Amino acid sequence: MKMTQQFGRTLREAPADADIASHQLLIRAGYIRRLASGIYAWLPLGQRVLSKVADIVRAEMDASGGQEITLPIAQPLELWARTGRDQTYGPLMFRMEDRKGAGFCLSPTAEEAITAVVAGESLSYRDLPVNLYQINWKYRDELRPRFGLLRAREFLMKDAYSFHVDNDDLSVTYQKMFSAYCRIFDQCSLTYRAVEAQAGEIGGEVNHEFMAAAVVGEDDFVWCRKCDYAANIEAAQRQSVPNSKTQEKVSDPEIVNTPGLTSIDDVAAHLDVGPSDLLKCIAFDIDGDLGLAVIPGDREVNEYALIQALAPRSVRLFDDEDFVAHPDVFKGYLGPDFSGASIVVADSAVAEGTSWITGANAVNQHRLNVCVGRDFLVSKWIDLAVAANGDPCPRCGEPLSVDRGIEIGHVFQLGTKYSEALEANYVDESGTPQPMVMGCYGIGVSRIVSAVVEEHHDENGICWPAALAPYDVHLVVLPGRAKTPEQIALSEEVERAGEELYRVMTEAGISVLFDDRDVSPGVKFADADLLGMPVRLTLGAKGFARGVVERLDRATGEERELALADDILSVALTELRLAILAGAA
RNA sequence: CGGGCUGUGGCGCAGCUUGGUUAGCGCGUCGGUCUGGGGGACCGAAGGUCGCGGGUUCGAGUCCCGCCAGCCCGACCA
Repeated sequence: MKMTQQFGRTLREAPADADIASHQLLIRAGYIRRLASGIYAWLPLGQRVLSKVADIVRAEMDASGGQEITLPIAQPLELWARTGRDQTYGPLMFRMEDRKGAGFCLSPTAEEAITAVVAGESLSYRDLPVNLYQINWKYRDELRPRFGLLRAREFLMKDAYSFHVDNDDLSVTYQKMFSAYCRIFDQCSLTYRAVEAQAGEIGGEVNHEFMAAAVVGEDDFVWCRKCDYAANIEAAQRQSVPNSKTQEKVSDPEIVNTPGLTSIDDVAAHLDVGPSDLLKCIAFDIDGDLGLAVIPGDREVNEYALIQALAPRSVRLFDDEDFVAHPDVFKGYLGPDFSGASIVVADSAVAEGTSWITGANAVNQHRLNVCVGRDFLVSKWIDLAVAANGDPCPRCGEPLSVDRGIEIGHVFQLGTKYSEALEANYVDESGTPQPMVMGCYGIGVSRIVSAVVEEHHDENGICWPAALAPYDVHLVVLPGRAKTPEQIALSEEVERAGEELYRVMTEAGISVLFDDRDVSPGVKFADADLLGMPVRLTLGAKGFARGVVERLDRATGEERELALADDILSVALTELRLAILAGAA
């Protein structure tokens, strides 16, 4: 493609609302343009990248038993009402009405649609398993769209759904999808981890998120650099942390006045101790009863661990209304011995023989030297605290690190939730209808484009991995401007040689972005850096006179010269191709 | 949902406090001259419902009210 013909220009400055590198660079380089909050147009360069990601995904899905389909984006709300998700999705769904007033939504995901389609085919055990996928636009009216393509309201997603006779069969496909995902993200040159995710209300099922490590990510996950254990922060485990405060004898409890000090930090500062010397007591509503979650003051409660530990009871953090309804529960002065608590769940670090500072269950008072067994009882011990940087890895004991990540994929064993609601049954060997067992597998295709730029850029622009770059080579021709007849002749010769090189490379199957614009060298180089093709070839008057073209590796900055044959046409195409793409001297 | 900030040619901004003729600047765009290996210089030009609506005033980009849009922070860890 010649740049004189290409639509989309570069910007020297990014729009004020672009605040992360990938967002700024994709707009500055002319890959995308914003049309509305969280909604973007894909210009020619961006479209090529998006297509490349989609092609990689498609190839791996096809190779793993997937069959591509396309489901409607406009979906009847009636379908969503059958699973109740028209309610649970709530305002996250874009909704609309047809001329008769019937409700529709723009698909935020497609479990209902695919399950309805499969249900209509009257399948038997002989037809299963089936694995269907689509690469299609999804719509979520996010509370706060931000970070450009990372949290957009319109995004391209690959969603696959598999249907099985039982869980064992589902596991086979799940494993296939899992390894296909690894190959896809490897090809995208992303640094990622498959993390054990929170099981959620479905419970017990396997469930993995794929996280691309990135400081701008919106999710935390733990990652052991030693043994590679990785988990979503909510599902993360850790080895029990030994508590250094174990004492042989603990003094008697003692009341201290802490007027107006309702936070851990305030109390700790007032008493000149560390937050870890305090005990944090958090009130929960557990099936209508009051429950306390008890952890060291420097920790945070892992609500999901609590939910799992108390399942199937429902667990809900106390809100303002709850505190109004329980006037004897003093927010900020709760202690683990509160008489109104029917269940006390404590973190294992709150071990016997340790003493703590806690709320005294009285306004403006705390108590010193409170210890388990003597002063309060614990009804359930679990690992209740959210894992933190430096906690020992549950597998190898080495310190865990907490990293931020971008969720780029999620594989999930759904079970029969949707097949039962939408009566997606198969008939078994005995002719009896059974609900199909389902799995679903998502990849954020447009989000990957952004995640890749986050990982592969420098201060000058994007550095595309070869597999995703819109073009293999950025050809910069610098004919110069000259006065003397000799100089003019050389200049014209360089221009001709550039055209020739462009043609020859294209014929050799190399995709080339050819900067044939009449602009200064500085502009061409700056744009080449910004646009980020993996290889830049520079054909200038000086190099041409010496019979060379310069090759620059965008990512490494490595430069070398490639010899031009007297007649460019005579260069063996395969050799040229290798030399240009691989950088052979 | 709460708080804060912003809205002025395609992009980035100034002007608003203290109302006053023709609304400026940089980048970009178009024409020209020069320049030609890291966003070069100069000359000229086009391009604006100052977010929308109402109000105050002789007069509103500027003050007041309402609305819309966008951005940032927070949204129960006691």
